[in-house]
Amino acid sequence: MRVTIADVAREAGVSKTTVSRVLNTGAEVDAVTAARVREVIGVLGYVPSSGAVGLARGSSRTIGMLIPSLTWPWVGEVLQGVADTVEAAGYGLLLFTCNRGADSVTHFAGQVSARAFDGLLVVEPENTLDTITAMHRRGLPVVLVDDRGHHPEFPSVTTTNHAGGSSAAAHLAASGRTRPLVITGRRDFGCVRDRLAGFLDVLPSDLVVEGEFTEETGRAGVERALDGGGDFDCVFAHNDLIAAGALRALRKAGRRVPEDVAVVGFDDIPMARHTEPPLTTVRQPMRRMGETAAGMLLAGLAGGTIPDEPVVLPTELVVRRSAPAP
Amino acid sequence: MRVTIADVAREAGVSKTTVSRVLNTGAEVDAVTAARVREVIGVLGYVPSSGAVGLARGSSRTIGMLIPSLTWPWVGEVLQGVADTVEAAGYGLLLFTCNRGADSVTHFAGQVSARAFDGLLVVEPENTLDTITAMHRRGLPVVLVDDRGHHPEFPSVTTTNHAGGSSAAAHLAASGRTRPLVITGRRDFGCVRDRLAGFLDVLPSDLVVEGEFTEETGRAGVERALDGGGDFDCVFAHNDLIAAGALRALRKAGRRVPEDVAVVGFDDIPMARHTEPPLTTVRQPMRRMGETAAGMLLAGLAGGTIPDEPVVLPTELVVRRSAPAP
DNA sequence: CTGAAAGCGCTTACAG
DNA sequence: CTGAAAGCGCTTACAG
Repeated sequence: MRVTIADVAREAGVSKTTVSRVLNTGAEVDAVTAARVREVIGVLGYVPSSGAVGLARGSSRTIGMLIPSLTWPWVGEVLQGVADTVEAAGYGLLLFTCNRGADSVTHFAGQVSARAFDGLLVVEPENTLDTITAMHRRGLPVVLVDDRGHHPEFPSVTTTNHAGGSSAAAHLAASGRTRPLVITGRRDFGCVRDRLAGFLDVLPSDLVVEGEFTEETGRAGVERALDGGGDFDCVFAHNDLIAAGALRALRKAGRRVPEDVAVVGFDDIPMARHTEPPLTTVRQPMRRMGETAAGMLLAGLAGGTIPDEPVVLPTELVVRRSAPAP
Repeated sequence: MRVTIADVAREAGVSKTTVSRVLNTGAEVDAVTAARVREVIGVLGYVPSSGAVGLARGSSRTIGMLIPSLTWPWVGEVLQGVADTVEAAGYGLLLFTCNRGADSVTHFAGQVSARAFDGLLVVEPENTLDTITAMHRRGLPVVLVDDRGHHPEFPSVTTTNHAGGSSAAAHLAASGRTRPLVITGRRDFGCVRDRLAGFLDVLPSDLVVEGEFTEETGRAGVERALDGGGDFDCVFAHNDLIAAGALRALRKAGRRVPEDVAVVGFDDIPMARHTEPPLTTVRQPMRRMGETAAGMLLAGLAGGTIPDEPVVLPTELVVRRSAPAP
């Protein structure tokens, strides 16, 4: 049988109120009494039922996290950062996906209405932004991880995409490259616009092609540029998957990397060190983004204020063989 | 203000009992009354509080999942399979890690005692096996994903590791390879012993080295074999990270893959298609493992019986350039 | 077919 | 410093 607060109270010869106080505030309880209660709690192995506590207190000590897909190459790091932070605060972490489309969203919305969690972390919302905005307006605390520049009305954490683009350009320029091919993700993402602007500020280019954040885009981008007689001595890919596709297409075309063409990616996903040659890339601190976002949300739940301005974490150029140091 | 079952009852002119019945069993309620109640529920946008339901019913409609680390390359797939299945059943998914060591385990154990979830999915428990065994004995339903051959006392889902090893050997043998170097993971993992036995059954070898499931092991394994004058024409790596390290070491030593040495890995993590050359590997159906384990647990919670024997999913050889078809 | 009442296991004014 | 009682929002015998 489950041991309840009533068992502890009886055993310790006090009221449930007193047990509860020892458990929570700790204040206003006689030291001796408190010690006895704690003793009994230990002996009985009593742990308060989270369901009951939640009901009585009106909060669940759980935060929700919504991630469109769990199989993106960098979600593991974000998730780990979030999990560590949430866990250290004694909170639970409830995970949601949009993988099953409308059904997923319905399920998710239901859990929100059911008050299954106190606050929400969202990674790159795309189709769900409206839903989430509505929830936020009804009072659900929300923090975004990488808003993709949609600049919605809630707090978020992003990275220095502009500076990241510039650092890629500066690195390439320093090693004497002058004619870049730039392959971007979808232009309606703020991060894409920022990375591009940052790059072009330092190293102008008239070879800019737009695509998706996929390997196929990288492959096609390079092939088309070569077919068009494109004259480029380096590639700035807007993420590492694009860069991997570019590497492949270059090898197939007989262009040596980095001798003929240097390549720089963005993200530093685990794969980046396994391409041939290993990828020079602009690293985004995914784990720290997760930690930071979770920390902000927890601070907000604890009654603190969450910063209105996006929190911006620094990117960092990681130099590997695809674009070596000058 | 939150709308409760009392609001619905009042508005519909019935008792809370009736509303509850409409919501749950649906039985024993007059069709007209039920329709009216449903109407009111819709208008008011009523959703039962999961906390209250859980308390009253003694279950949380949530399952827990414990993963030592979220950054392993294949956890994304497993997690996605679990999330989809759990979500489709209307359950919540509570995520736990052992990343913070003893603190994590304490936090986790607390949530178990607090009845925060009804059943538990565990991925490759290592240090926590004792804790989990104890919980299971106290009545917590548990299903393991990949028990690493520890053959504990609870249900689990694994893959055909033995057959997978054999398929790698058969493939290499068919393309005329006769002198394999085998680089394994830790021998105390059941999956390692199975993969090795399966391989050796088909293609004997006296060049077997043991290591960890890391790239470094692959690199060191190849280097040492070469230094020792080892005469091998193929490598069977016990996972893809080891294989990636082996590829690197081979390239550095000037051995061509696959001309001089063919390489086969295990797992088929996303990286496998990005190595140079892309990796031939024995694929484990990670997503299906997650789906299957979640399905078993949910079936158990629904009152069904969970199979005692491990559920074994088939591996599949994926042929890429590191070990092409004969 | 329907409802009053007890109960799930806590917390929190309120009173002393 | 301590406790009796109400309340959180549901479900579920029990009685009709």
